[in-house]
Amino acid sequence: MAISDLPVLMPMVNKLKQRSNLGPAEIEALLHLPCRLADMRAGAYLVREGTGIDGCIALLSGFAYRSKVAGDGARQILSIHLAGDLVDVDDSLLNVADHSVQTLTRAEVAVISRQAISNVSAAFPAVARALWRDSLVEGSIFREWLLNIGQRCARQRIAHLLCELVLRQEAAGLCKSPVYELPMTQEQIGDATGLTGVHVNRTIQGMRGEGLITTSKGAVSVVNWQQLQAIGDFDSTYLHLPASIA
Amino acid sequence: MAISDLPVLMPMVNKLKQRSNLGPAEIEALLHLPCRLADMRAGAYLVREGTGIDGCIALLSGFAYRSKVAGDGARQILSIHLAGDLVDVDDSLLNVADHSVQTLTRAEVAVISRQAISNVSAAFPAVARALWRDSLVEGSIFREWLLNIGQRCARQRIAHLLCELVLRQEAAGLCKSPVYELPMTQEQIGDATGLTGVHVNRTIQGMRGEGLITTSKGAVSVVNWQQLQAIGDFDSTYLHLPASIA
DNA sequence: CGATCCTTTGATATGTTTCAAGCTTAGTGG
DNA sequence: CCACTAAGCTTGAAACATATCAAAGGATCG
Repeated sequence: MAISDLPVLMPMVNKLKQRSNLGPAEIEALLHLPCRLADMRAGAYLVREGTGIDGCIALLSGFAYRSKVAGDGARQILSIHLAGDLVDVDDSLLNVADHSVQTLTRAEVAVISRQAISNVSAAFPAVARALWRDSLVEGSIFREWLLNIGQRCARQRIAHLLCELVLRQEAAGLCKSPVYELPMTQEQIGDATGLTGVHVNRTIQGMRGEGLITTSKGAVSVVNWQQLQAIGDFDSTYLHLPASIA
Repeated sequence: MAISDLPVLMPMVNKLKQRSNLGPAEIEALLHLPCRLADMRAGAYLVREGTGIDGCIALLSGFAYRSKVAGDGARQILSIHLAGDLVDVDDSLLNVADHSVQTLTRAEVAVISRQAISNVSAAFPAVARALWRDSLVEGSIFREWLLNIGQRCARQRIAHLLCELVLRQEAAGLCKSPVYELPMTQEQIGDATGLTGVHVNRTIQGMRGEGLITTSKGAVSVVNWQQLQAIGDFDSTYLHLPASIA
């Protein structure tokens, strides 16, 4: 952990640039945000539900997820995050996190204080707008997940999740055409889709059998993208990606 | 519909005051926001998915809900709104709504342009913060719904929804102790919880049978609040209500 | 007073969970 | 380098919660 002013926050800036116009001055300011860097092992907690919070977490490499647990211990994964994502644990309301954030893989993160974010936002309205948009997109994704989990069957839910992860990796420029990272156990895919690990297993086997996808340790490859989208009832609009990708 | 400067936006201001400090100047500014008033019949669309949007909608009286529909026509209700709520249909990103907003009852609404909101926010940072908080709470509610729908059984889901609606009405000062408005059909409760109307019916019958609640046209009365909370695995933290209520 | 919307009911079908065990694979220490 | 271990994947059988379909009963409102 150290204060750094190397362009270490580049992945974050690149992501923000996708959806908002940022001039050189704004980019400079973002890259120079004071932050605490950390290298986390897979499965580490970045934020633990019920615990105090530092501020924002920028994922610089690797994958992470947010989750919340029910009274009986059941866990719901709320969102998946990849390099460049700003995981805003913004309970500036309460100073206690209402959900956890954990890594899925080894990951480099930067912790940025809420104060520092405030400062750049005040100095550069375009930055404030970009962060605002980012949080709006998050909301849009939560809504689509609600639809996914509430109204679609297992096959559709899983296909939809895969489509989202594929497209977001594509947008972030993190992959080689048909092969994408999928650093989740089947149990975790179940937690993200409101299904059992066992049922995820059977469902994925079905999808493999039909020649839709292929899987290997920590990765999927998409054999039939059109059909995967159709099965997942997937319409990328909710991700608000640049037109070139969506 | 008319431009009005009566304190017609009071319900909205009251709600914002609950979670943020607003001085007299800020309150004045909010109350004088230019807006277009409308009186809507039950079931009317305030915003239709895929359609252009005006800006923010302040619900002044009555109930409304957001929803999104899947490819096969299944509908997911994403959130319920009551008097005072600011329903931000903020796809300022795309200029097309990614979900619909409809009234559940006859309702008075004020449509406020995004521009006007921007202006007060710029002039009064405390207003900007209050709106920001409001949207954070919305996000928190979406996450809790995800947990509810993804991980809890029918009984729990319905109990949880009832608890939320009760507590939010309580916070808004809209009810007489054990009786609360519930202007939703069982089908709509199903759409909000990812269940079938039929199953909602059977489940609610069970809850009535156990002396948990009582229902009548458009209303619930909570006979055993403690137990309803316990069954719904309900912890009000996610609503971020003032301590006096939660 | 009929029409419409909502609730209720019953019988049956289905998708998903649960439990329990065996199998693979990757990682670890001897 | 091999055996050992732990984690994750796969399998089967049975139980369960919820969905589906279809029809009847109540309420509410022109």
